[in-house]
Amino acid sequence: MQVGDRRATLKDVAAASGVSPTTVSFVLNRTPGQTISETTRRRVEAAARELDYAPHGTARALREGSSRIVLLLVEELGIGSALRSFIAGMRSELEAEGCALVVHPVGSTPATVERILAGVRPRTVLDLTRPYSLGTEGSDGGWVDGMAAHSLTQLRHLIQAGHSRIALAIPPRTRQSATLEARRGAAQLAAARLGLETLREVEIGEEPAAARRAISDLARTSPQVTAIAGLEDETALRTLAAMAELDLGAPEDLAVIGFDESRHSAIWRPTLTTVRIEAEIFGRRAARVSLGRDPGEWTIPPSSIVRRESA
Amino acid sequence: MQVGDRRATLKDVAAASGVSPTTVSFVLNRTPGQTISETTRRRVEAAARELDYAPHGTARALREGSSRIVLLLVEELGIGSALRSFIAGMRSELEAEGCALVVHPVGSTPATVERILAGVRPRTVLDLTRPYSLGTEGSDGGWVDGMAAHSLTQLRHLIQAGHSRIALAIPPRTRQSATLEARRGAAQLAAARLGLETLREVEIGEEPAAARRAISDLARTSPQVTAIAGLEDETALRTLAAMAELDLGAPEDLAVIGFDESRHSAIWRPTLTTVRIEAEIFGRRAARVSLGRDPGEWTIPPSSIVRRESA
DNA sequence: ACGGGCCGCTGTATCGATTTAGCGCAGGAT
DNA sequence: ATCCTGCGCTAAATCGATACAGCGGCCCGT
Repeated sequence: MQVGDRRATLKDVAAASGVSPTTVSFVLNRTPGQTISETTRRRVEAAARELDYAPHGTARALREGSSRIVLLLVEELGIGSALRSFIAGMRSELEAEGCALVVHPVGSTPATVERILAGVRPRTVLDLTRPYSLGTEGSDGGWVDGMAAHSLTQLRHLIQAGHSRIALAIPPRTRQSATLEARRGAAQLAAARLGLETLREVEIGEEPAAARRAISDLARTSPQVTAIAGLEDETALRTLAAMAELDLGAPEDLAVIGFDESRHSAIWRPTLTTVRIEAEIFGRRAARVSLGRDPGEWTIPPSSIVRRESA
Repeated sequence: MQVGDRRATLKDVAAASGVSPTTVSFVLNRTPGQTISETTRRRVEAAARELDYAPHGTARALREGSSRIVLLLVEELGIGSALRSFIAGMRSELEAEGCALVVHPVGSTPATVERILAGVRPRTVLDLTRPYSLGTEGSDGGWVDGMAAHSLTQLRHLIQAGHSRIALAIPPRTRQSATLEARRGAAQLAAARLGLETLREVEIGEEPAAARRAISDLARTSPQVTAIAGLEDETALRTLAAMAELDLGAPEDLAVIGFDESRHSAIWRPTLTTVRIEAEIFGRRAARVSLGRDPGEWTIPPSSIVRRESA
């Protein structure tokens, strides 16, 4: 299985099959423009299998100029479900192309990211935490824009439930990212398209007291607002928490809807109505884009309302 | 700043400072056992700065046998606060040693991890998701055992509040990991040390109905139980949710305490009393262990009760 | 006066894979 | 008979950094 105590190299496979390393490389990579006899090919493949040969990623990366790693930088995991499916899609597409996906959560430290880049030399980096810039556009396979498209789904549900004055609950400025910023814009765009006036934005931060104040301000200054759309589930849940402390019920006093179903949405009291997004296709697209392939058709992936108590 | 359109290499620095690449390497790495004249050293350093030279991680990794990356595999992020501080500690310690930390959340796919290992060739891999094995012991800088130690803090709080019959809420078997399994054992150990009988374990899964059943079973078959300790905040919150649906209040009917403060614990209704753990020192230790350094003194990091409504 | 050792530095091999140039041979075209 | 082409394969260079052996020159001890 192994040569000495180390992993088998190309050279070992070459020695075992009685050809040169070059030939082994040609065989295993199916290098186009190279003709290899059937018998040789089989001998090499057998030897590679026998020795359990796996290409040495680092050596390859040195030669090729970059590793076959794609680095995905995210803020955090465990929040929404869409990111999970995005990652799953991206991963499976990348693996089919011989690449691996590394997901790294960033605590907003550019210097640290630099270090990782220097050490890994990824083929591509997809940074979902960066402010939305022209450079990134499209390179995320539609993640940012695609997520935003589902604001329509979210608002439409509220409208169908009879609401026409709607506020938008947004996370604190400290958590800004490409995804959130674009989604905020998209929510306003969706509102306009649905004939609503500009949504009043309510910042719901980590601090319970501040959140409470934001909600009571809203109730006082805009009593005609009957529903709140959260930019993400987390924000919607904080909204519900603040409302509960103000003795406001959902949906009676204010309907609340989340976005991008989180694990807590089902067990909160009241349970949170939200939007579930299957982002796998965006993940696949992002993978193809990052490898320079044709992204294929633009499709908005299925999104659906998870109907619960709060709206 | 750059040579051509590519990043400067050692050779470029050598050419710019009129010495050999070997010398440049000696200077920049402060290779022990090599004497370099002060003037040469300065010339080389100046050239390196001038050209904005940064070592090529891949080339180095090829030569050294592994990259200067340490890979930390976790289940998910955004759950507890201890993991965050653990990562911060590990990161800063590693960076001081010229290494970078990559944190990758695993969706339980060993084949995918294999791909990453082949592509990155990390110096070390620290897998917190793996079942606790002898091989891992200690390599986590005390993470697993250290976390477990705080079960004492948790149970002691309940005892001080007058409880003596305590149940342990555990996550579903599907989420088992080194951390959770060790913590479960440690909770029982802590119970024994505090003179409690073996804690009855209640599995609180993702499914609300099942969780409800588990709680009502507990109430029916062990009415003497007056408090529940959660193996993690997530589990404790699910417990509170199930209790609320059964019209059981915390702490009146059953006191509930969490473990490893999560972001939701403060905004749940009722707010969750829990244990906050500063795991940064474990992160530092884990970093040192993974680089083969002396881990230093074993210290139990500070943990404290975050006293809220539920217990 | 001669051997040994240290200083300050260089040349070269090496890590493992890929790529380019090219070699010997067979078969077909001219 | 000669030239050309394509097949099947190999030798050597390359990617960038590091490790090891070693080279001249100088100083020191005996």
